[in-house]
Amino acid sequence: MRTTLDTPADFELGSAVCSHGFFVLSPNRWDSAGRALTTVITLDDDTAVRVTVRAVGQTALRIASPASLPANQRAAVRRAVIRMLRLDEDLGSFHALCERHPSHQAAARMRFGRLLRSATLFEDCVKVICTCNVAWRQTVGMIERIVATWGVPTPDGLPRGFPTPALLAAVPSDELKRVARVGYRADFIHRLATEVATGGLDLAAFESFAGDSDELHHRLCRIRGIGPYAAANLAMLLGRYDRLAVDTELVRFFRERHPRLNPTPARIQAYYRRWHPYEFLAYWYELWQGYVARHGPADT
DNA sequence: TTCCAGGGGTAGA
DNA sequence: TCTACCCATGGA
Repeated sequence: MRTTLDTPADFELGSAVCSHGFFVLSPNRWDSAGRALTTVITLDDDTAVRVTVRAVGQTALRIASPASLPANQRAAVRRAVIRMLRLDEDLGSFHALCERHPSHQAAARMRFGRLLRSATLFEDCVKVICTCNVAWRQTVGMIERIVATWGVPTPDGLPRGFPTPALLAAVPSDELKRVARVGYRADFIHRLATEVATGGLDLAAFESFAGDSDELHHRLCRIRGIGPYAAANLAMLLGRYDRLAVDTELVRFFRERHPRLNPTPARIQAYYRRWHPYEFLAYWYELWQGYVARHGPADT
């Protein structure tokens, strides 16, 4: 299967994929030499499709899959890629704001901010839960084991797509803990999967939620295992950037930059208020800039 | 052994 | 609303 997608004028594949850590989480893989994102799109409990996404010129992407797909599955794959790469999101206002700040003008020039997300909000939720109170390396391992053990196989076997809510709901919490070694997060993941699979939790409602960000944050925090940090991360993944995900990394970063300010969550949030409603993106660019200065571009 | 990492839930004040 | 404590895991 081969299909193409038009991209916004401000889109660059490597920048979109590698500006957020999710690109190293299974089933995603970034080929820096070939400038290609390989991933597996789960279509249902029994069907997953391995796809490779490459840029074609400046204004399009080509999605290639070894499998031949019927029209409905091809459309589902296209929707998933659009969601992952935020092809339907307009960041023009953020870039215009960056133009007015010397510290962030480079962010505007490189069209920074299209941060990679998952094919589904469910997958995003599980991944965010697995970033809580754990080293990033362990997060990578947890997600790898979840996908490898309960993921949906592609026609050629491996790799697998992220398991559906129903598939994860069928896994007892203690098995999740023992096999995926997710620790106490097992109960959160099992409960989330069960509530989504049985219809008790409607994640689609979050995708289309049009209310204010405080209400979105409040609703996200009602999900077990989702607190202020995880909710801010999920809001960012849903395209709301006005709340910072305050974690040890942000506190360390803020303390380095502003050694005389006591970095409480409220003070950090207040500091970035000048970027409203793009506080998260403004901070994330600063963090990303520091990373690139130390390690070189993340997409190589 | 102890601490801590891209925190969250709960009880008690 | 705030604080203290507990929660698995694994590396330092």
